[in-house]
Amino acid sequence: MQKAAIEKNNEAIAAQLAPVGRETVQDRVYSELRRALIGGLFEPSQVLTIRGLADALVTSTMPVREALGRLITEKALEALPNRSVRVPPITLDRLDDLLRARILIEGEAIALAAAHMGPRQIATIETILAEWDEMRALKHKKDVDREVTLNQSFHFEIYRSCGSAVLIPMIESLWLQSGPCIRVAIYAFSEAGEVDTAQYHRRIVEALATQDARTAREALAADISRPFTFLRDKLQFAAGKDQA
Amino acid sequence: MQKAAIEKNNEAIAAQLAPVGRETVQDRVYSELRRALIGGLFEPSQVLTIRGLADALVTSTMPVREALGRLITEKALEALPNRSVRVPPITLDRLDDLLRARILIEGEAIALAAAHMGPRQIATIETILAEWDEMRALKHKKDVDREVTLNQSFHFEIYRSCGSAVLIPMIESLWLQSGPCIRVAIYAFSEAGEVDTAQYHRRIVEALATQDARTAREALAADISRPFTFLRDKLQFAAGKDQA
DNA sequence: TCAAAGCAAGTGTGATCACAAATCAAAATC
DNA sequence: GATTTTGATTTGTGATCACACTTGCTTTGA
Repeated sequence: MQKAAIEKNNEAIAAQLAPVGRETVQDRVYSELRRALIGGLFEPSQVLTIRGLADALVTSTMPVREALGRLITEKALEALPNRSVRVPPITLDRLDDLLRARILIEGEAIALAAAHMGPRQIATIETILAEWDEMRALKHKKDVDREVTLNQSFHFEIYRSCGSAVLIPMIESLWLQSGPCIRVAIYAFSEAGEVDTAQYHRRIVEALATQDARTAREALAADISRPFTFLRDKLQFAAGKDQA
Repeated sequence: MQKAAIEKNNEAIAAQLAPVGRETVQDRVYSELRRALIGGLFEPSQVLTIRGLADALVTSTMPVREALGRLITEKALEALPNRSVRVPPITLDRLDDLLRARILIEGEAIALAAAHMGPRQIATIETILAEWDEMRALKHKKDVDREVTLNQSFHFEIYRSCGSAVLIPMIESLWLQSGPCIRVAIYAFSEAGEVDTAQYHRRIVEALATQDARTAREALAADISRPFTFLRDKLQFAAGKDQA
């Protein structure tokens, strides 16, 4: 058999086959916990145990403990002096801190993205916007999970275009940290008959389409701020009621 | 025995004793690797093995693998598809990316710190400056390790005053990522008979003392940029020579 | 009746082992 | 002599176990 022929055959096969990848159990656990955190499936202050999660995810403790360790270093979870780990609780200071950091970094990312996005990328985020409208039109009952997912897709599709391998992981870390808080806000939004989020997103798309970095940054800041200020007022009200 | 008397005795003991703490092996390994990384003890592109590090640190593989996992999530190390881990290599793009992120985030931190720092904090960083001068005056041969340490103390003493529990870990992550690069630059600086770093630091202190956030931010940007642009030129020159 | 001591279940940490994949070098093949 | 194959060694991953610490409850003692 000639080696050239074999080589050619291999290439032909390679073109057909998708790389199967070799995701470890640990990676799956990590992704799953991230998803749960960003989606707000865990409540702030909730304590997580290694064996409990291992049972829930049907694996041994090994991958879970490593995944928890990773989440702790990116401040998505918090290690108590007892050595137990919990979802960080919400405080007013932390809320302000997170918001400021998100506006700073995601603002920079979108400003960079404004210069890098082509018609191709704009079309992609417009698709997400259309999906959102569709969802809102069809079903009267709120699908918070889907809202969270679409919102995430919208934002990260933009951030991916910023071309910075350093900023994106930081933004992911910030979402991980604000996830548990935001979920509370989104629920409250839905109940309060929220102003349409799509409106804010449309302003962002318009700015990006015209490569107007400054306007995009401002529109994004407004979009991000909404749930935070909402939650902030709610907490402040609750605190005031406690005092009385 | 009256419980009041016992209580009082306990308090007396507590006042004398320092809390012993309960640092895990994993934490020590993690800190040690961080120190090595920020200090630039590992070279870019260097591959690290779990068993190798475990032997060097005289522990089992368990704490090392968890520490490595944590460092990978904060992008201080890189997981290859082979499942081996290495120190991320230097590229021009990555250098620019890191510099931009550092100016953005550390700039914000120092601007916040400018408003928060009292005479107490100013005095602390002036002490560090004095130590620097002393070191430069006394010894002619360069002590790069000490330079790195003092530089780190100076910057983080400032950042600690910014009052943001969100920004500081991000800055630490950025230092972790740029550590292996910077070391190379500092060495080169020392050989090239560098312009005195203390000069840049003094400008920062002056701005902070007068609570001039804008000037502090600019002075910091200049300080941070130096090693990066230096390294950038060096790399570009090397790349040009490769082509020829 | 109440607080302190004691006990038992649960939890995180580290060590060790088994296994699969990768790597490198020597040997076999053309 | 160059390339492929084979085999031994190394490496990361996951499971399991032993141990120490915490926690919550029961029991004991005043």
